[in-house]
Amino acid sequence: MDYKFSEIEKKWQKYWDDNQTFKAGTDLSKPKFYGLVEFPYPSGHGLHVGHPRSYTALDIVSRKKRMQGYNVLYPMGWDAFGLPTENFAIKNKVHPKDVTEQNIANFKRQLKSIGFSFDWSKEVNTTDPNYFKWTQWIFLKLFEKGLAYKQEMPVNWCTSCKCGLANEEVVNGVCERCGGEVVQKLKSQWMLKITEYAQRLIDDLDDIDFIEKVKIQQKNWIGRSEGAEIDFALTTGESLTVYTTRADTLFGATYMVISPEHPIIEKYKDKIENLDEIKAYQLEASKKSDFERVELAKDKTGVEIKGIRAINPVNDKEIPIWISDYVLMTYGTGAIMAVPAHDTRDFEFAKKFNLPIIQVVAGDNCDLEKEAFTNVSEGVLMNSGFLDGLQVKDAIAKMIEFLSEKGVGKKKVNYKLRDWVFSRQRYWGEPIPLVYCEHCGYVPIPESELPLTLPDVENYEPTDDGQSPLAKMTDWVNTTCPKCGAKAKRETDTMPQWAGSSWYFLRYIDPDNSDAIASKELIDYWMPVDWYNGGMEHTTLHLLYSRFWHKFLYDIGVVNTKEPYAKRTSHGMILGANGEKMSKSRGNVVNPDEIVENYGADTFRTYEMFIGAFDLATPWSEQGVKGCHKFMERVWGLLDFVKQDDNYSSDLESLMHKTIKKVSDDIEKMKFNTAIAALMSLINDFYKKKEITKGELKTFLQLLNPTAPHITEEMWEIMGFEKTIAETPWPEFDESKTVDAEIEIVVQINGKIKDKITVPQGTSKDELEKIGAENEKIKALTEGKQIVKVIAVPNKLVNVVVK
RNA sequence: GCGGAUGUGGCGGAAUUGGCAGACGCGCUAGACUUAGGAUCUAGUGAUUUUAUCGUGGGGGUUCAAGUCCCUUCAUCCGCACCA
Repeated sequence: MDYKFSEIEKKWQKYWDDNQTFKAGTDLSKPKFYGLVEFPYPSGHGLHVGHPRSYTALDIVSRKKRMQGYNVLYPMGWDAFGLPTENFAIKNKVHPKDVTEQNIANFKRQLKSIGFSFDWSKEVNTTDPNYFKWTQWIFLKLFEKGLAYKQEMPVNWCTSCKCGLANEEVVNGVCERCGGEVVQKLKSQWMLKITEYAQRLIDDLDDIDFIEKVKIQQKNWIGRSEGAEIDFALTTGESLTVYTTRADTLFGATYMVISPEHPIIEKYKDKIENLDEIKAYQLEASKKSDFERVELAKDKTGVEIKGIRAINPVNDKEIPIWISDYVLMTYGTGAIMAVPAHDTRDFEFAKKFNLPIIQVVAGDNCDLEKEAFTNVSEGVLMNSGFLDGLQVKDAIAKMIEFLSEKGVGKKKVNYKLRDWVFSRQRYWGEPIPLVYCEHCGYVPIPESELPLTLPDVENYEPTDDGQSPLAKMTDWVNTTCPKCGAKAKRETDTMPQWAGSSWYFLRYIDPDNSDAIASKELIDYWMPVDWYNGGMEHTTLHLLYSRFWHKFLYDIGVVNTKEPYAKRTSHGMILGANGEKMSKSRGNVVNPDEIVENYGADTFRTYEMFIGAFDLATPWSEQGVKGCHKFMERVWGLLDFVKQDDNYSSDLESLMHKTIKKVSDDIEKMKFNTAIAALMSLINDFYKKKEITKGELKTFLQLLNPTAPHITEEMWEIMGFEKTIAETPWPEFDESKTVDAEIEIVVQINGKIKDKITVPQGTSKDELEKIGAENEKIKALTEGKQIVKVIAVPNKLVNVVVK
């Protein structure tokens, strides 16, 4: 009988659909498992072979959990707002809604063809008004609690298109579309105070099971540092505050540097003697993003501000103030005290502009001719008056104490994390549900008016002055103030794509609820997400944003858990066959449809899991796909030599138990490749014997079912086993039968293998030492040499050390 | 630049976390079957000067024992806040 994968797969996909096999149960007394994968952005390119890597992995876990008796929720949806759809709409004069609809239909068809056990009754779509009603509702709550505010922020501004650009649309400093020059322009933007949650976002990582590198990356991104704010008096009579983590080096501060955007320039413009030069420098700096400014840090630029000087509070010395773009307005206070002897960037700057370098920390390996001395752990203070002789750590504390007493400094915790720029001047996003009234300021629209839907516009391009295309819809924009009834205007900015994805896991729980995000009872049952898998590239933005929103929802009593995700894992990228990232321009893109069509979904799923270590990047290989297809053929071929015996055959009994154990453990540890290898190895044994008992086949099919669900269902049916395989319990193993009675032990001399012996399981250390020393081969080889010692490790080896 | 990772046969990768390096798969070689083979089956397959020696990006170290731990160095990949 041929393996007709196409027929088999269609048959079972229809069966699952018709029977709603994978619909989450309503029995809330059962133990639950909520598996989550990042929902895709339905792009026009269709599904990428990278998507199914994550989806198959948690599909396997979810299918196994169902077999283990859990009530499983494994949902899928669409993160459908976004720039590419909008750009496509602009170019082709179609409504983004229509583009989105088509793309979703295509994605859904593709996902179904791979046989994922998603509960499609829970499907969500971030662009559906019934969905974004609640995105807007959350925004209003944030606004109500003072966590949304407006601030002037730099945006990428194309001087020729006259519109704001996403970072991605800026290529080598010019506009991707028209090649025009891009500068940083200040624009008033809605911001969310994620920084208010910074400490909790760090602290609560301790209580959740995220892979370590995700925790580390999040912590570094939040970037907590303990330091001090110090006020430097200015010759204008007022003062300038800096942030530093090295208050101990204050005696070595020989100049100050402020960011080009620092407000004191505007404030003291009358006193600045070289204002033209400063203005010119500011303009240059506006052409660079923060990233470029810091990246190009090796070639420092800057201008001294003439006419104002600062006074070092610790020794009352007058020092110059410079302006330079290596100081960022977005971190600390936008101003620093420069200590060239002990900070690499300050050192480079001082060398370039011949500014004085005063050493205040002594230590070994300190060569100030070459580089700054930044070693904190070894340093001892010098040239620093009352701090001399102290260790850096103690000196910092003493200095802060001194400054506090003088009233010119205090301890300060700082975070690199910046508030979340939440507005976009775009069409294809959730409208921000606020109204601007001249009398009342920004007023939220009443909850009863949610969702605030997008009006139809004629074209989707931003206005000439960079406003959202919504600004042109005067009928929509002009409204009345919900508070005082006067004429008012709607906010025309929309939300970023991140908004809808910051809470989607809650909506899956109860997607049709029109009164709340989801019913309280269901939230209490299903949350938190038990296992969330996604890409490392989402670690610092999406993952942090959604944790922030969830904490906020916890604070206002909507959810019952502090954290949304109990466990987070991550998959590696699938690269093109040439080892490079898959992209249209490189011509190395693999279309999942072709693989499913030519080899079948089961082969595709198996290969995606067998391709390599789950968390590492791996190149695609068509040959590898063929290898997995051959495995499927061999699985199918087992039907040719089934022996009517419900037990395991005696020679394979131990291996069967070991394999159940290995596959079960490996799936939990996401070592899918070795789980499959174990099944391949087992099938080789069946083929060697040209025999498999019914009992062995049953277990084998169950172990393979989560990975290759269609073929295993079909074979299960052909064999006439009870129920469908998905409804059967996961195989059990007997620990005692996984242990071999006899074990092969390696015998070494000085760590080199000389012989192998077989001993009973658990042979003691003493016995092994004896056996090792008396081994014939060893005796012969150690003849005339002195045996220094014998090391024995039970069940592993004996090592004879000789001189 | 900062942060995170990776480096093992011709290729993708295993290695119970310090204890037999190369499981499993691809490719390759030989044989069987066949009118035929880019099908299937069986066997072999790290290198070499093959009783043995060498071998996990390079260099150094710790240890009875290192792919695994430490120091150092090189290369590659991911993220860097308006791509998703």
